[in-house]
Amino acid sequence: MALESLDKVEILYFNKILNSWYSQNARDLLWRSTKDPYKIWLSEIILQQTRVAQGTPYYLKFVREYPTVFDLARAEQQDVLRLWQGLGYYSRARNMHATAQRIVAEFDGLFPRSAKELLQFKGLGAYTAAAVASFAFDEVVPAIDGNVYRVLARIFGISADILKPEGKREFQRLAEGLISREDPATYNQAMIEFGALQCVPVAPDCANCVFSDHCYAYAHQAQGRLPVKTKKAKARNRYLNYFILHNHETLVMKERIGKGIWEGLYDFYEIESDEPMAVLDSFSADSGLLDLLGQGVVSEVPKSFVHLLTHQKLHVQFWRVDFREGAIPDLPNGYKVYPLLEIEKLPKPILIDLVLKEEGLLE
DNA sequence: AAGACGGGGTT
DNA sequence: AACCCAGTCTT
Repeated sequence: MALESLDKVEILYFNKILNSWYSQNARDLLWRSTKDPYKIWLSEIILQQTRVAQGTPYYLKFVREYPTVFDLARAEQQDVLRLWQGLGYYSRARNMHATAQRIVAEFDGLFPRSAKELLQFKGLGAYTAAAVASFAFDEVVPAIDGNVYRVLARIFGISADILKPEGKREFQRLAEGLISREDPATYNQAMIEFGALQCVPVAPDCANCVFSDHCYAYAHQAQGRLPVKTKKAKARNRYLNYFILHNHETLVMKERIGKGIWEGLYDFYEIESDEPMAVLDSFSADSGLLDLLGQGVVSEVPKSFVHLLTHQKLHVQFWRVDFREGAIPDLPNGYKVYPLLEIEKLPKPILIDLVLKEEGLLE
C-alpha cells in the first residue's frame, strides 16, 4: 500500500482484510478471553521479549498463586522472584510487584484506564500501557510491539529504524491513522497476531498472504531487510568462578545486590576473573577464600559452563568445598548459611538451579 | 542515543 | 552463530 495516499477508504479496506484474517486465524490464548485489567497486565509483562509458548506456564502459575492485584501486592518480593525464576529479565518481576503495591495503595486496586496514566508505573512502557488500555478498556491507542513494527514496515515499506525515537514516531503516526475507532482492541490483537503467525521475521509465506497484493516488501522482495533495526553490540566475555561451600545440611549463598545481571537472585561465593582460571592457585589473591578453602575439602565440579545471555557470554567454573558438619567458618559480608531445605524457596539464576540439581543438593 | 537486562527457540 | 521473542529502564 502506498503510504502517501492512505485515505479513509484504504484504511477501512486494510481493517477489513486484517479483521477477516484474524477471525480465521486467531489463536485461543488465555488472556484474550478476559477484560480483567490485572490479568491482561500480568500477561503483557510476562510476554515482554518472551514467546507465548515460554510465557504461558508462568501466566498460569501467577494467576493461580496471585489471582488479584491485591494478592500480588501482599506477596514477598522474594516469592514473586522465585515464581518468575527461569523467565529472565528479572526487573520485570520486581517492577510488576512494585506496581501492584502502588495500584493497591494509591488506586484502591483499580488500574487507571488510559495509556497515558498507565505510563506512570514501573514496567509499563509505551507498548504495554497501550496494550492494557486498549485490551482492557477499549481505548483507541495503537499497541506497537516487534510484530507490529515488522508488519507495518513491510506492508508500507517504511525504512525508518524501529529502535530510534524518530523511527518510533513515524510508526506511531502511521498506526494512529490505521487503528480501528470501532474496535481498537481487536485491531491491536490482530496486528500482533498477524506479525506472529503470518508476517514472521524469517521466510514469511508471502505467496499465501492476504496482503500480498498490497505489500511493499513482497513487491520489492524486501522482506529480509524490513524492518530496519540497528544492530546490538556483541556479547562480552565474563569469567565467573563459583565456590559451593557446604556441609551435610547447609549451603552458603548470597543475594545479588545492586545493578547488573540477576539482581535480587541468589548465587554462591563468587570471584570474577578477567580470563579463564584453571587452577586453584590462581585465587591466591583472595586470602579470605584461601582461609576458607584450607578448612574444607575442595573438589572441582567436573563441568565448566558457557552460559549465553543476550549481552554477555559467561564462562562459569564451579568448585565444590565440603566442610565437616557445622564447620563452615566465618564468611564475608552478604554471605549466609542456608539449610538445604530453604534453598528451594530462594530465587536463583537458572544456571545456579541447574548446578544445584546436578550436585544432588536440590531436588 | 546507546547499553543493560535472560533464557530459550529457530534457522 | 545469528536472530528474535506481545520491551523497559538507566545512563
